[in-house]
Amino acid sequence: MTSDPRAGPPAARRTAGGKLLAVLDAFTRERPALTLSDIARDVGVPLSTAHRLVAELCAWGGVERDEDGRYRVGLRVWELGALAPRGLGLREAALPFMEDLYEVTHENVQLAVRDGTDLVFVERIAGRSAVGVLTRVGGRFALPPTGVGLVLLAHAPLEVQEEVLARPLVGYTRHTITDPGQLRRILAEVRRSGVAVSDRQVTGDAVSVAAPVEVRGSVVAALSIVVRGSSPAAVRPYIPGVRAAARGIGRMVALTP
Amino acid sequence: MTSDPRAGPPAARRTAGGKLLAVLDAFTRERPALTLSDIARDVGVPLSTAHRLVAELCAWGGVERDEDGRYRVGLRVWELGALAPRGLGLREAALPFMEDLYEVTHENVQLAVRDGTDLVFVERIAGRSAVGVLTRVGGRFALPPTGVGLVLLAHAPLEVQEEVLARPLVGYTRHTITDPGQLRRILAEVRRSGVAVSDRQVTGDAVSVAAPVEVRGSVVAALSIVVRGSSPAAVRPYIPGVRAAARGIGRMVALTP
DNA sequence: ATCTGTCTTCCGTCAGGTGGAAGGGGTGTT
DNA sequence: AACACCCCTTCCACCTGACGGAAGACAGAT
Repeated sequence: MTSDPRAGPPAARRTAGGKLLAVLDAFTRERPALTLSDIARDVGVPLSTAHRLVAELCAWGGVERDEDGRYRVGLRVWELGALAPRGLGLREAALPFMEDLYEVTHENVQLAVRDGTDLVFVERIAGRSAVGVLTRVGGRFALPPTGVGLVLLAHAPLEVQEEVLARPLVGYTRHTITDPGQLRRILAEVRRSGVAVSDRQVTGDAVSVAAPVEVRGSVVAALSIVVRGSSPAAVRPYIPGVRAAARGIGRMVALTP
Repeated sequence: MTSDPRAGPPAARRTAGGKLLAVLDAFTRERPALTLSDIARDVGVPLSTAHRLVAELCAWGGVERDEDGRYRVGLRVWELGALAPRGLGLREAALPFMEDLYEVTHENVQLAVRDGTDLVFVERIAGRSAVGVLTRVGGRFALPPTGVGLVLLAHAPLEVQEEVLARPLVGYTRHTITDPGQLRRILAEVRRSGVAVSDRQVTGDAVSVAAPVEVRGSVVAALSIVVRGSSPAAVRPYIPGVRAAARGIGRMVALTP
């Protein structure tokens, strides 16, 4: 969906442990179930090596075999993931605030964190009546075109900002900002105002507004609401609510280290 | 909290990959943030080896360093865990049904799967007014004393049942069943009736009723509702709702492979 | 200033990772 | 029936890359 810092020639890592991790990397949202041969090809190792690696992961619980003999990510990984402070930990602190926001608006409410030059969605509450969004929990996306992404990018280390600005900006709709200079000005405005608005930059019928979740002065996540609309005015009524909820989440996270 | 098949002497695994996985195992619900020295001690390797292992995991995203220099489970693990069919996949299918059940009852609604001789909680909806439960999403627990556990155990392979029955049954309250013969009779009754009731077996003031989530004839999870009470009658009104929701989840899971 | 804990880097040795080859089982084709 | 194909599993001799002791940097406490 977007750039991946781990991308590169298969089996670029020649260490034993690296290959084990590369096996896990072979599983994606698009291909969540793989045969041993699939894995061997993806990782770039002979079948016998792949077999040994997978057997080791299987014994540990990192992968499981389904009834068809294909491998899938195992429960052990999910269980460990529940310990990730930026994953389930953040989600547990945020969910009550997100539910409050959803109760009031019945629109999409999203929480995301930054990982490198991508964002990762940590939680999403989507009503049936709300406008369709193409994101899923655990999914990655580019930073610049989304509300949450603009907030996360605006408060990212300078090197990250420069890296994103140096690369060509992908256009999703005719409203997507693809000029680095304009993006620079918007990021400055996001820092000044404390909120980011993304007007139809991902899909032609959705506008979002996002606010930073701050813990002890640093931005750890971003909260947004996505509504159907065709101008920044569509989200104006929601700005105070999103800001307040984002502040609440930050305060809650600070309490649970 | 309960037995762990992976338990054993530290660094029982002498392979390179095994140690890498052992590093991840060092993180638990009780100790989610570790120093390098902690990890080296837990895994049973010299500091220099631990340093190399952790550096590899860190580069991959499996662990992250917080501002104090301690290590925590990284976002990448959580992201991968989102691909686990028995983790987030199951949770996404189940959440709407769980929310419906919660709307109607405003009691604790829990979803769990079996892993070996333990159960793992996949999702929980807990209202502020509901009776307190000591479980968390991603947490493990013993099978016999809980409603979900009884369902999962009743439909587990015979070898698993025998293994659990052969071990001494831990008593949490004076209502906890600790006699293997009685547990055997209860499991037969659970299979016959399609529901399991746990009467104050974990805490002295809570009763739960659970039903199996079946996909193509095999039980993949269990759904339960936990209410304050002092006899099986406390949950009787909820039995039809729990059964219906569990069936709905099974049907939904079958649609999304 | 010293001590005690932390982490980081280096490099010679040798354990254990590697992958080719051989074999087994299932399913679809001639 | 025999064949072709794809999938997986096991074995073992070579040799690569994992190992860990040692030395040192760094920070905070006494």
